[in-house]
Amino acid sequence: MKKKKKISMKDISKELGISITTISFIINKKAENKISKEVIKKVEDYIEKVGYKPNSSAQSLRTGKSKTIVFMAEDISDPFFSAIAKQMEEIAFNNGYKIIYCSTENKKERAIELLNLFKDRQVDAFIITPPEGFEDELKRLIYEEHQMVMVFDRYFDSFKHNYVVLENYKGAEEATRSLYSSGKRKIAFIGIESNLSPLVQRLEGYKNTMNSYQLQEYSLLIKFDQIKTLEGQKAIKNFLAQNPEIDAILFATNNLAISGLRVIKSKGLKIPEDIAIISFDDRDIFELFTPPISVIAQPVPELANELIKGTLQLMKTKETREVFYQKVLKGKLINRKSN
Amino acid sequence: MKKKKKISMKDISKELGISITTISFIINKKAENKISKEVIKKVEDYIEKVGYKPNSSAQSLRTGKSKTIVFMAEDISDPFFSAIAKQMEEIAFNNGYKIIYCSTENKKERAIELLNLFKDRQVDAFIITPPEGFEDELKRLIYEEHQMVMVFDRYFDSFKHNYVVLENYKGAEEATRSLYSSGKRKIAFIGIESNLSPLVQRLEGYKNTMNSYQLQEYSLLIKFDQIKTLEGQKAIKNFLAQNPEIDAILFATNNLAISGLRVIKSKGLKIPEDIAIISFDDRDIFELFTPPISVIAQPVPELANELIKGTLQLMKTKETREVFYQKVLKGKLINRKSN
DNA sequence: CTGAAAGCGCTTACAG
DNA sequence: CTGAAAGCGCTTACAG
Repeated sequence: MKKKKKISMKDISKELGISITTISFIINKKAENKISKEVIKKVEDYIEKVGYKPNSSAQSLRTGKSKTIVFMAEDISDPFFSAIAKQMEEIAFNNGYKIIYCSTENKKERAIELLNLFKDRQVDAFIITPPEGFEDELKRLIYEEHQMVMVFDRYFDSFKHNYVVLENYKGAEEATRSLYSSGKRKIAFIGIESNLSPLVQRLEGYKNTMNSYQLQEYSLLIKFDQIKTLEGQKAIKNFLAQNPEIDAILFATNNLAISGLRVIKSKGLKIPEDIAIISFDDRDIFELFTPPISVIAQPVPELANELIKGTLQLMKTKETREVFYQKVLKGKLINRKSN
Repeated sequence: MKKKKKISMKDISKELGISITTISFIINKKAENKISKEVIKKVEDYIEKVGYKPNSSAQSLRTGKSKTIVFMAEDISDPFFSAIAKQMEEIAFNNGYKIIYCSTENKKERAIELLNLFKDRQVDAFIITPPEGFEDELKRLIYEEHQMVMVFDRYFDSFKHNYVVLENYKGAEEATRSLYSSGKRKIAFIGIESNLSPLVQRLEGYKNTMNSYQLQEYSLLIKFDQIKTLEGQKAIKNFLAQNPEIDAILFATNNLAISGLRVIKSKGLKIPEDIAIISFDDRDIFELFTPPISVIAQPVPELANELIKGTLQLMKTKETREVFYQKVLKGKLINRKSN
């Protein structure tokens, strides 16, 4: 097998005696009724035969489009985000796009830094999970720098933008009701100190439901960077110690639930007899836990699909500032053995 | 805030009255003793001030380098691979590289397909987790297409190549010994039907250790695509039923262990009294399991580091075919409560 | 120590 | 229906 030199349009042009222009038109499907059937066939066959692929750098340079999308996740190694990423990658690739991933760790500073790094490389679109306090930056990015951005998992009310998110309020409502119908009355909510939409909506959903039952609320809000730490666990432990009557907990995120589960395990509490549990977000860990934990699962395939299809679609409709893509998907309560 | 048009070298050249050549040299640190200090400073200050970033498409087109690395993982949504990916991404980015991810699902056909898609786009290097039967393709990629490739997690003996892998034999040996020293004598190995190096080495490590103790071997090898399925669980269940004396199991991968754990749980076996467990690869699920499962953990940060640093380094030493980067890192036995 | 100029491989307005 | 030519923003061999 000989090493084949990379072939260019010029080579094809020479070989076939057809101008580069014509070849370019054919490749980019701009042939339409401009070019004769025979020429099209001739060129396409030849391209197929030699396996020609256009040089994407040259295309980018010429068109100003890089066929690149940046996915700024909260944490790309988190099972939720990596599952989303995997599904998007495939669809994106089939549409000729590549995706670059990065993680904000939910830190505003890091997100800004990342943004600056990417802004000047040619990026066609951003899919962003904005961290706390990123509202103004996001607004600028969209309305002043005129970047194509799709917001994921959370959104802001103060300005219009594209997003795809979960129906968080309803999810929390459904979970709380489910706990109630299991006979629990001292239902607690353990969430995160945050203004991010999913977090406030989950809390709201819980609160309003408790209110409708005229039941007392118990809620604990943990700082974001304490979720996975011993401090976080301590906070949960204290909360439980101070409110020993609590007989059910709705956890606002899976990481929160994992910390909570550690505490509950160490206290020797029985699930669901002593304390019933429902958590947002599914993970294989919940299914394997003893007993299996009930969850509000996010529809990962649908989410990924909307996200990438949506941004692909928006990029096609170019500068039409009026087109907004806003999707709110339903979560699914999966009843296992913990509630 | 006004929208600033993207600035190019020509703009800088005009503004400063310095030729593009000089500016290019300065930006690419090829200034050295060719350009006067003052000019360098003047240019650098200006670049800093206006926040100029070179157009990477133009650079790619000109140099033939895309500053892109493809990471072909077995499954990028698997916690092990996504953790590796996250760490590599950061280092790569700081070195001016972007990484494109994809998943082979351990299927040869898919890997070939992926490779063809990438080959003609300019990619500077591949980091590949080769699936079963990919040996010839890999060899061709390296020796005939002269691509820069770093192999991860597994390697082949039949030709020389760069790789970073775990010391699998030693890990299996250590795990088996540990099970033995807990008093277990009917120690089983549950692995995967595969010629991939880690899988055969783990089996070897187990076998030889058992042999050195003059103990009977019990091994079950499951088909790769059955690992996470009910068939896989059924195979394990049968294996255990046919060999009721088994009092310990070494699982060759975490997914295998998860399937095994389901079976053990459903059979009501007590860990470690009835049956002791050690699994390869750590996952948070093992720590939270009841009881916490002991594992041979892979050193993820070191692995990611070697992987990306290694390929960065190899790319610098360019065409020097003699340079091989081969690293074998030690796993760590973490004793929890299952052995 | 510095610069003019060619050229990487495309796309696209323009001309015929 | 088809083609010649400009130009995207760089890098680098060459000349001075």
